[in-house]
Amino acid sequence: MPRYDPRRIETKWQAFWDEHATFVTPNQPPRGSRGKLYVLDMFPYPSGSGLHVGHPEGYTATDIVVRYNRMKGKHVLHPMGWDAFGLPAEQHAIKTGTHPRETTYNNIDTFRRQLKMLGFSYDWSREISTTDEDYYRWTQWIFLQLYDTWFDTDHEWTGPDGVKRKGKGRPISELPIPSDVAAQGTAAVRRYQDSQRLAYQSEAPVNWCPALGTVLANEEVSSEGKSEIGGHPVERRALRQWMLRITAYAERLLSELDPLDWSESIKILQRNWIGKSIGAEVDFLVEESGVRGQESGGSGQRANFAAWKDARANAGYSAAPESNVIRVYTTRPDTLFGATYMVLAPEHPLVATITTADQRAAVEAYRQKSSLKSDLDRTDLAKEKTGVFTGAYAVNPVNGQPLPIWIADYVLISYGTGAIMAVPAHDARDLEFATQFNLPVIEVVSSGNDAVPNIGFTGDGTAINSGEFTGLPTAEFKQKIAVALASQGLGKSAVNYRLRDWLFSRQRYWGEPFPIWHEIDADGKPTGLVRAVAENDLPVTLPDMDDFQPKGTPEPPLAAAPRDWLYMTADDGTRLKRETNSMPQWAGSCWYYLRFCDNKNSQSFIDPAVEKYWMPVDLYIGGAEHAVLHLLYSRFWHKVLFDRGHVSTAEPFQKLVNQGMILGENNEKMSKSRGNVINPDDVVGEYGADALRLYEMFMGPLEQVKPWSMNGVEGVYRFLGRVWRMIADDAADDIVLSPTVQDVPLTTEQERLVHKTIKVVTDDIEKLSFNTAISRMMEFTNEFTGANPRPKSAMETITLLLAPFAPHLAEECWQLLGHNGSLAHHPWPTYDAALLVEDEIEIPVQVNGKLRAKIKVPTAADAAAMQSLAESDETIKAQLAGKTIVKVVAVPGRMVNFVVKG
RNA sequence: GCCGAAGUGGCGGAACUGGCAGACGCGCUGGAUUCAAAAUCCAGUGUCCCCAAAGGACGUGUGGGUUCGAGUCCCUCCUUCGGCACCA
Repeated sequence: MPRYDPRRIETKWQAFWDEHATFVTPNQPPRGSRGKLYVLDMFPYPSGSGLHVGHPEGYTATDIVVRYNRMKGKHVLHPMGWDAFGLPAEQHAIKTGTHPRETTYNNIDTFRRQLKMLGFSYDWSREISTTDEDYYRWTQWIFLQLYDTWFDTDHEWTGPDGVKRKGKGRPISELPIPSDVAAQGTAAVRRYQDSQRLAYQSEAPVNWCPALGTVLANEEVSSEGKSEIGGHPVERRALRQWMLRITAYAERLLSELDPLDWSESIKILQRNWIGKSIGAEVDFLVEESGVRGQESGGSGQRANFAAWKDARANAGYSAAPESNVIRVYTTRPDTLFGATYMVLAPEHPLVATITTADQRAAVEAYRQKSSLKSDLDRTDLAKEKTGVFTGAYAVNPVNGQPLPIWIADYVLISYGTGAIMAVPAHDARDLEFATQFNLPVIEVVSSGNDAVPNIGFTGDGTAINSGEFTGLPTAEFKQKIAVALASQGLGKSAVNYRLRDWLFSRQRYWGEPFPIWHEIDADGKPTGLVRAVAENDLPVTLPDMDDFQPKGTPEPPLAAAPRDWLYMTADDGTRLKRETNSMPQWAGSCWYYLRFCDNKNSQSFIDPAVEKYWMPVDLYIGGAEHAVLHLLYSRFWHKVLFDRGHVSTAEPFQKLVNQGMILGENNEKMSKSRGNVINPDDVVGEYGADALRLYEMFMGPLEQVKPWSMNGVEGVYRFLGRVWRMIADDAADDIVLSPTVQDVPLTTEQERLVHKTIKVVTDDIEKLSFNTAISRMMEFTNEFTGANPRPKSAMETITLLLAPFAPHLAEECWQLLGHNGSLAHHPWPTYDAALLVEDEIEIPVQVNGKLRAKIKVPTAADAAAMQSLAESDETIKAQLAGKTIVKVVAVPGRMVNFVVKG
């Protein structure tokens, strides 16, 4: 007795698809193609624990879209691969001695087997792994493009897409060299170029994690100052690092986000991360030390200040302030008259020169203490503000008032100019600090509301105590003061971003080596000059190594590579040593969507014609955890490639959807420690891949977070069984068509249901509303289960509609219904809108907005006809008896409402 | 603190541009089939009033508002989840 047997059906059809290369997609569109469609999943990191149920959620969604569009005649690209560099394999190597390569490729085999088991219609001939030499060769090549590019901020241009832009990445050979630099010779020119490249080296304080033996990006450090991986302590340390100048692209990454078909909340997440703010820079002259504090000192200082202002008025505002000037950034230049003190970040270079002898010890102690803390540590201890007076004073440029200069770690060196003017009356942090240290507070903005005190008011209001500007609304004040400051050479309008440059190097083995040589002198010491590895020497392959133990120093594992890998002598006789850092895991995932288009190309990373045909990605689905970093990084790389003419679109991903996380049955995040992990292998073993796919789509809206339910899986499994029994003969010994399925015409009712189901399922797939599409197919099945005979044409329709969701069962039913081969390319059913219209519909009748009856009316009935039909209904008659009808609202095709009184 | 998303039966969820709240599934109850069970099929299932039916009242986090009519629009507050977090 052939019950619904997913195991038999699924292995049979997976073998069929493999054997017939059903889903292999050539780069040339087939004859009659209705256009291309590139549907992409976020490729997984092949972890040792295998696929979890979160993966198939997004993968099933894209597979439905792909299978549906394939039937609609679209030329679909649907690839899969592996983001396979990364720390876990290396950690595993440290523990067990197994080479990361071996671990990684074993894990990939597991993932591939699991994905094939789920019946996704990937074109497996396009499979890639970021760890393949043939792949990371091009990752290195793209890095060299970044290295070869500088950002020309003011360059105005029109791209191949017809969009006008300001700011462009251009070849380093086109960088103008200032004459004074050129005069100093080749080495100086090279250093100048290096300082402008999108990939540059920097001695930067980084997050060094001794336990992992590596530095981490800010994003890889948790708010408690622990590593995201492993939860180990992280400390600060200055190291030479490779950085990518993503900040150059901040404005483009922001403005070019707007036209994309992404959810507004994801766009907002990216915008917040970029964090654009508009304000002004203002310069403050530092008083000469020792003078202030003496009763007689005032006039001399005023003379200094007056002279400086004169000089500025003549010379104008310059890119770099004099050595006795503090430059601040503020979003509220309108509160300049309310500044009562200034704060420098402890690391600010001016601290050393302005601090008075009296205060030196205290200032040094404070700097020492804060140097040990990371940005994150500082915010952690945010309960009370701390800081130290430097003993020095600055002069407020608008009114000549002296302002004590403090250092405090609530001011960050990494944002703005690393210095602020403090306006305690209108800034919460400054107010807290002023209260703590008893500094004066001057109100300069009126809230305009007696209930809201001016002190502590941080909104827009009206200026008070602000000289000639008094009475101006905040917005107008901001404009006027910016103009006034600029004309006096004391400041200018300015924009800041909270986005920081991307720390791009890691001290790991299992990552892409940098294609970079360091020049070294006779003693083996680096000269500070570097060279790119020649393009035809790529890839720089990972040397074979077997010792992965961290050495407890920031020296990367590759520093212990064989000498013939590490050293070389150039044609010009220069001794060269390889860069021994490696790239972060993000690198490979920044451009994988391009390689899928042309994964076998050995001449270039992608053929331009192929790129033009497939790009951009039409639909990209993946987890919300990548809403910021991965998506921002790959947009950045893509824009550089675009500026350099290697790709034809400015943005890689036209439409983006984030699937919601699947929680455990107890409504908590799935984790081993909570013991609520669902293993896809188990679910498939018991209910089949079709049931798993269907359940994950039926749980709820794709983008929503939702808990797992085994009972729910059971439910859709039962549904699939009903579909099977509707078409196959459950009682027969062989697998044969049910005798109830006959070649008979549809009744009018059945015909309407068939066409309605085609319409709603089609519309729902287009909207990615898979849960409702499934419920419509359930309704259909509930109706036809009771039919005898069951028209064969209706069975064919439901089979085709179900195919994107439960492809194995659908293929089997299709065969039972007498068709040869796969239905994967069979045309999607169409419906006739005229057949959806019913002659008579049931509408609600309300009295005073309350439902009192339901009546049947002809579909075409107008308002008057509906009203008279409603009035003749017995219940409504009774409701209306003895009352006055004030008004009747009758909406054709919808409802009737009597408004009565009495 | 700021930004974003969301609160609907016992549970997951549905409801187009304001127009029958609870589609579909789970769970539960009853029945058929069976020696019995599993599986399957049929029926019922928001809460309350009423012996029951007929009928009625209430009902989409809270409180208010707009409207003939509000889950849907506006304002207030509460809760949960996600992101950022001294960014001047």
